[in-house]
Amino acid sequence: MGSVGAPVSRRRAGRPPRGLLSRDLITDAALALIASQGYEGLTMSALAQRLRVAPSALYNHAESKQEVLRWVEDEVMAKVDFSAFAAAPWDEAVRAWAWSYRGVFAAHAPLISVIAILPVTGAPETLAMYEAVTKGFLDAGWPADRIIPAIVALESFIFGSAFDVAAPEDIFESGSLGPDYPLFTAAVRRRGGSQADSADAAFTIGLEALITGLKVQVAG
Amino acid sequence: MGSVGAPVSRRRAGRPPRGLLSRDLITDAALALIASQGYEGLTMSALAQRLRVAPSALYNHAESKQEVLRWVEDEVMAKVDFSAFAAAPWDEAVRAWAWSYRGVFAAHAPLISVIAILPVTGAPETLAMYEAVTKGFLDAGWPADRIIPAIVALESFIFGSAFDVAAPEDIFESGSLGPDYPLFTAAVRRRGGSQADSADAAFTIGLEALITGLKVQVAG
DNA sequence: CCACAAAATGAACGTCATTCATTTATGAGG
DNA sequence: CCTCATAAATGAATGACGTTCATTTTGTGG
Repeated sequence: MGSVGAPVSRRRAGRPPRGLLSRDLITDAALALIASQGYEGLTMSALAQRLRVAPSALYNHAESKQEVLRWVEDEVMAKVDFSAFAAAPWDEAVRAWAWSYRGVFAAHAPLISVIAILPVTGAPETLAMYEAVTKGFLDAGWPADRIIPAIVALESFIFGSAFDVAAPEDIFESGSLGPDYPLFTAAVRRRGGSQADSADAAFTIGLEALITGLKVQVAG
Repeated sequence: MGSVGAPVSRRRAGRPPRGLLSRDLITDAALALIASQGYEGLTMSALAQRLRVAPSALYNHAESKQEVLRWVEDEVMAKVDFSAFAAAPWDEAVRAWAWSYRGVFAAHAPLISVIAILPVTGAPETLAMYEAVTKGFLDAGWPADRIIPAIVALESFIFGSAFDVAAPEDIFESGSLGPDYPLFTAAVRRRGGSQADSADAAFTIGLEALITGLKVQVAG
């Protein structure tokens, strides 16, 4: 009881017999930390603690926290399933890919604003996805010069929709101001179900509209 | 030359004869700071300095930096032009509103992830916009239960596209890995013009597709 | 075997948001 | 006119966080 706490068997300074850190170990620990504590919990100290290491040790392997985040992004991006582009028809493949994409980033919203403007240079997982998607568009008869803009448009919608998944239940409650905005308030009431249902409904509507509209454009 | 610097006529402690701060003064200073230094430049110290005040003085008026950010959001949201919904036909109004919306938030990307999940309660500017947009949809013959999901879908696309505006020129350069992803690399080359042009092209394609697709849905 | 690079510790630092004791002015009520 | 609670400022302090650096220890290539 009077214990000062288990001394945590502190390591003394100096290079350890076998390396304690690596890019993979750090990335895995970061993902585990994010899963349990969210992105606010991802601090260099917390990361070090989980790895049983002093914070400064991380800087022998990563340039900065930014770099750790880039590793995480790679890892996250690899979770997006684009396999449907290999076999399924275009619209079905777009649908499957978009749902997977949105699902992955709904759990990693803080990455969106970074990923959305991050060059793909040196991100093989991301490039592999784009290659497969491009091939799917080409196979469906899309003219080469329209493919990238169409992908960008779809991604924009997907990123925006991923935010929506995390929105609170009452995001559209106008509260005491309600009576001043009767049409909007009434429209909100017409939309039943949970927030998850609402987000799914909006995503379905938007995605199907995009698919339809893009088809029309490419046929025209 | 040997000057220690103009002593900046420091104010002595104690309540000043006339108030130096207010919600409006703080909000305006924050917007000016963002305009000149970007969002990284928006620190409580910088804000205080611009207002010729000690940082702690801000806390007599704002609960936290978060609250200052909420004031900024209100102000930014008010810049979105939704006037077309009062007169123009539905598709034209959606187009005008969406372009304005994207333009405003392209300059305030760091707000997007916050605004996207911020309840509208107590944000009159935002509510006024939703009311006008809802009315536009109703006047165009939209069924009440489909309006909110459609607006959410459009907003998701707009938010995602706003990020894209700030993306660097070389965002799709695959670099030395290029040969491994030939179809994608070729497609990227087909898309000429500046980044601004590319972002505009993708936004046009996506927005027109959404408008077309939504029209089809509501007609069906 | 030796010199040098790699990888750890622990003690700093600078920046930020935020809190608090203190000081001074305002304005409402007697 | 006085009083006193309250509003609004200063300036010092705090604690979190990312990051740097001197130091120590170990592994490794010549």
